[in-house]
Amino acid sequence: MIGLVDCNNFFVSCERVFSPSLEGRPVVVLSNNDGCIVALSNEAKAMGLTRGTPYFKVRAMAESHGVVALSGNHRLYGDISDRVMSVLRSLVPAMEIYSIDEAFLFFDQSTGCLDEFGRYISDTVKRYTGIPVSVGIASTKTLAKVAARFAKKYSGYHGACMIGDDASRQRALELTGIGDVWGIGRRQCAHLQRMNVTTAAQFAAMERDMVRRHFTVTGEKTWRELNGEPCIELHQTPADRKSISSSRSFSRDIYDFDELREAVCTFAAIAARKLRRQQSLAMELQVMIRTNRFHQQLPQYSAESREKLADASADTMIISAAATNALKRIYKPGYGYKKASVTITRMTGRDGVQQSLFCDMRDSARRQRLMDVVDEINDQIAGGAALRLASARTPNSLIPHRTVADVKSGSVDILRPDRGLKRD
DNA sequence: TCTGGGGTCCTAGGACCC
DNA sequence: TCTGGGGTCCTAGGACCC
Repeated sequence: MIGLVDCNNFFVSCERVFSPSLEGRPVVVLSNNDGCIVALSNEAKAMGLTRGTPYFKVRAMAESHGVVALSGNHRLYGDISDRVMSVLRSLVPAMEIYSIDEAFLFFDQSTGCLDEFGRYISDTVKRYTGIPVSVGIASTKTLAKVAARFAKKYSGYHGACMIGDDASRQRALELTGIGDVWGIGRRQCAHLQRMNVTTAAQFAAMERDMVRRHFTVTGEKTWRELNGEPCIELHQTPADRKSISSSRSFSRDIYDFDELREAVCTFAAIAARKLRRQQSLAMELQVMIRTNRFHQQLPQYSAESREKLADASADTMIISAAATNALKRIYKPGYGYKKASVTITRMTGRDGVQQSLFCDMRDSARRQRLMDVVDEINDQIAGGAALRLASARTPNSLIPHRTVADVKSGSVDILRPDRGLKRD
C-alpha cells in the first residue's frame, strides 16, 4: 500500500509556526513582487480568495476584511519541509519526496493497521514540526491522492483516510469530481465534461481504448491507477534534474541592455549554483526575455536563444558569459522587458567529461576550487549571495525575492569576468 | 501602478539517413 | 499524368504538476 502525506496550506502553516497570532485569521502568501496569491489559509479560502489570483485585483477587499498578506519566505519553507520529511523518514521503510509539501510513503506487509497508522503519522508530524498534514492511503499513488483529499476536507477522518477495498474505492470515486483527480488538468477536464464524464467513477468506468485514444498514455495511466492498478512507481532517490532554470519577473520594465544583462547574469549565477549542488556540468543553456504580456497596448516581443558551451562547466563566470552571448543575439532596443530566464537545457555528470582540444585542465581545476570556496562562503552568510560577479549586481528592488531569500547589504563585488582572473 | 517560478512527460512534425 | 519507404533523432509546443 502507498501513503500520501500532504501538508495543509503549507506556506501559511509555516508562517503560523513562527507567528501563532496568525492562527484562526485569514492569511495569504504572495509570489515574487507580491504578484499572485500562492497559498491561502482555510479562512482566506472561505472568503472566496483563490490560488493564482493577482493580488492587486483583490487587495482592497482583502484589506477591508483583515486578511494578512505575506511575502513568501522560501528559505523558511525549505527548512520546515526538511524537518517534516525527516520525521516521515523515521516512520516508514521507504518514501519519495514528491514536492516541498508532499511525500509518498511505502508501507510493507508488517506495517499493521494502516488506518490507525495514518492518524499516528498525522499526529506525529504535527507534534514534532507544528505542521498539520493530511494522509491518504490506498493501493496506487492516484488513489492515495484521492484519499488524502478526503482526509483534508473532512475533519471526521482525524487527518488520515484509507481506501482499503473495492467498495470504498468505488464510493470515493463517485464523490470525487473529475477535475479533482491528479493528472486531469483544465483541458482534459473540459474535454471529459463534453463527453458527459463529470466524476472520477465515470472516468474509471470508461472503455480503456477510448481513454487511450482521447487522452494518450498519460490519461490511460491515470485511468489504470484509479482502477487499482499501480503504474506510477515510487522513486526513492531523487533523480538528477534534466533541466535547471532561474527566472524572475521584474518589479518594473527594463529597457537598458546593461541592466537586463545584469539580471540575466544573476539568473545564470543562481542556475550555476543549483548545477553545482547536483554535481553536474552544463553543456548548453537557453536565455529567454519577454515584454509584459499583460500590457498589450505596448509593443510586444519575446525571444529565446541557445548557447552551447565549448567545454561542459558549472563555473558561474563561464555560464554567465555564455548567457550574455545568447542575450546579445536576442536583445532588441526599444522594448520594455518584464521577465527573463536562464535555463540549463543540457547537462552531464562531473566525471568522465570529454574536454575540447584546447581546454586548459589546470585552469579549470583552479576555477572549480574557486567556485567551491565561493559556495562555501555564500552558504555560511545569510542570504546566500554575499559573493557574486560584478556583472550580476542586480539591485534587490528589481528582483525583490530571490529563491535564496533576503539578500542583505554588504555584498562584495570581487570577481570581474570581463578582466579574467588574476593568477593566485 | 499592480498579473509567480520551476519542473516533467508526451506528441507531432521536420530533418536526416539508408 | 507519373516523384519510395521506413527508421531514428531532435525540437517546439502543449499539458500537467506543485
